[in-house]
Amino acid sequence: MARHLITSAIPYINGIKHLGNLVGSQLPADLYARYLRDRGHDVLFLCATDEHGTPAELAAAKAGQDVAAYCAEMHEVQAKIAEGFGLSFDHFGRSSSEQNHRLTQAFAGRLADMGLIREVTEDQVYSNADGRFLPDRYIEGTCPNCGFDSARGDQCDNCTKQLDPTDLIDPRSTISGSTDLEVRTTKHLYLRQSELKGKLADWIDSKTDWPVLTTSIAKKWLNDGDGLQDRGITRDLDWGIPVKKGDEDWPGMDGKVFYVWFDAPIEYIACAQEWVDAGKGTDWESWWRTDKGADDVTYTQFMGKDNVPFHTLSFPATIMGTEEPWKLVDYIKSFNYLNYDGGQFSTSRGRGVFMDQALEILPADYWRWWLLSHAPESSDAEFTWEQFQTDVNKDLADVLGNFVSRITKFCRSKFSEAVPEGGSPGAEEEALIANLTTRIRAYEGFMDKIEVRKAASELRAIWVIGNEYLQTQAPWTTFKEDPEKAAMQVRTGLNLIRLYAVLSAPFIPAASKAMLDAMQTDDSSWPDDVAAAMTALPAGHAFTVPDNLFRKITDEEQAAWAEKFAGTRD
RNA sequence: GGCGCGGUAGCUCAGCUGGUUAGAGCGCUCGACUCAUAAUCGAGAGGUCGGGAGUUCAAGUCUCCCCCACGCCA
Repeated sequence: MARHLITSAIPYINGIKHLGNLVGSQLPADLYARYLRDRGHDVLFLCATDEHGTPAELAAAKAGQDVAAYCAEMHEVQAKIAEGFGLSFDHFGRSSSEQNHRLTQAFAGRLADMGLIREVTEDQVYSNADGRFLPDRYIEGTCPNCGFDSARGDQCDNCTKQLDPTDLIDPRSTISGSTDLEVRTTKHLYLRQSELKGKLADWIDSKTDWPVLTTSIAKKWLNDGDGLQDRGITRDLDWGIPVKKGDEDWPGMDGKVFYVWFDAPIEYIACAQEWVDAGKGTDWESWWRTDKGADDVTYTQFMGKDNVPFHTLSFPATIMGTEEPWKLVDYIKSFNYLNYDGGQFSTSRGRGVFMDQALEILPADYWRWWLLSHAPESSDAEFTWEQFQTDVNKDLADVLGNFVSRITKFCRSKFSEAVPEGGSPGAEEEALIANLTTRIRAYEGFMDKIEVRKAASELRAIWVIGNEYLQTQAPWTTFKEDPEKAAMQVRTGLNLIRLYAVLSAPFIPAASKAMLDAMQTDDSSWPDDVAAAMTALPAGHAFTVPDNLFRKITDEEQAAWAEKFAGTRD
């Protein structure tokens, strides 16, 4: 038994995420967490909402709510949806938690003590009407280069010229439209990441087993242009973690807060404290401090490729910079994007399927199976309704669901709703077990390496073996001349259902539970010994014929959904 | 413009350090079966591996150039 710490990139608080976000971090993280637990390991699986920053403030204002109240409410919404998808977090925390406040301030103080924080005085645009400093992208004006009248403060979307907010002609706030803007001088803290460049580079170079997607992005940021740049870690905002040096005030930093990218990853650690404080566990330090037991922990992070720079460089720099014994990540599994029907998912245009809508249409297992079996591991992947329909119908309804249906119903009609007695396994059953063993060991290998698509295809192949067995052994024919032998064949088939329930649980937990319930067993032990697993349900063991595990998606539904989710969410 | 990931059967994708007739699933055609959600199982057709040049006894797999898509950065 090993100890595994698993975190998923924490979703931003403003609104509900789409399926592309889900398959890029939370879902594969859950798959891995469930698998490791099923294999008997000690797992701590953490996720949280990322709550600070300007977008949260604006979303709250738009909803007419106080930002703290808005975040509290959205956190509950996201937590509920996560539960709906069966995401088995040990704790779903909040980056705005008291624990994260203290820890973030402590990290900043320690980094300052280590000489890794410097103060920078810079000019920023302040909007009198909005009463706030404006991030570059919230300022619009006329492009000095091409005359485009909606150029943003960071770049002109028309001529693509890189801009500085002060370059804009007639600048205005995109929040209020106000032109009452002025340039003000303000002071901020920068994390001197560049000081740690060598250490980071050595560390990345030592990770030879990481996905190329992860290391190539890290190396690019490390070596591109002038190399790794220092980054501002504070902002002039109200909503966030007040800038403090540990528990002391930070001179000159009154009224400022830490920038989200600094406090968000620290929430991974704070979340473990929240987990303890919520009474769900004990001793969070044994997961995070290598001097307090975490040296035997294997830490795996999951994220979309857009998050890789923060997890490979900024957060490790934060940790390394303290020279304190915090646990560093051991493996970073990153994902490309899932596209929607020839384009991108778009939150603003409501293009594609969002997590809440998905659950309204179909149970979580349909989505889990399809998304995981098409996880964007080697390149961007594509969601289309046609593909979704044919894959789900074939894999889940026809191959797995129908297998369960045919064997349970045959048994009920020829014998009873109990595992039939008689006959003994022969060469065919030996071959079946050998075949299963090979496949199951391969499946475990892919799961251990977090090769999600390959694991899914191996699991599907395992399901096919059951149909293949029934088809070649044909108990419906055997029954006519040798009922005892047919009984043995049916017993084999029924045991396959339990085996499939166990193996499939990480992908489709609800269906897995339905299979175990139907077989009336709590025995979900992993089939280390396949031959033994095939006798888990003895002759005479009662079961029930379950409802069909999966229904099929009709052509009409497929067409209607494609239409409905093409764009513009209300 | 720079960088990154890709471009392999109609579709979605595997193909590790170069080595016999290039693979899987779906779709399609044919056959078998009839227990089952008109489900299942088997067989078959289908690809000059984006284009070109090169290295090599041998290249989808290495080198160079070009084209296309997507993404990131400037």
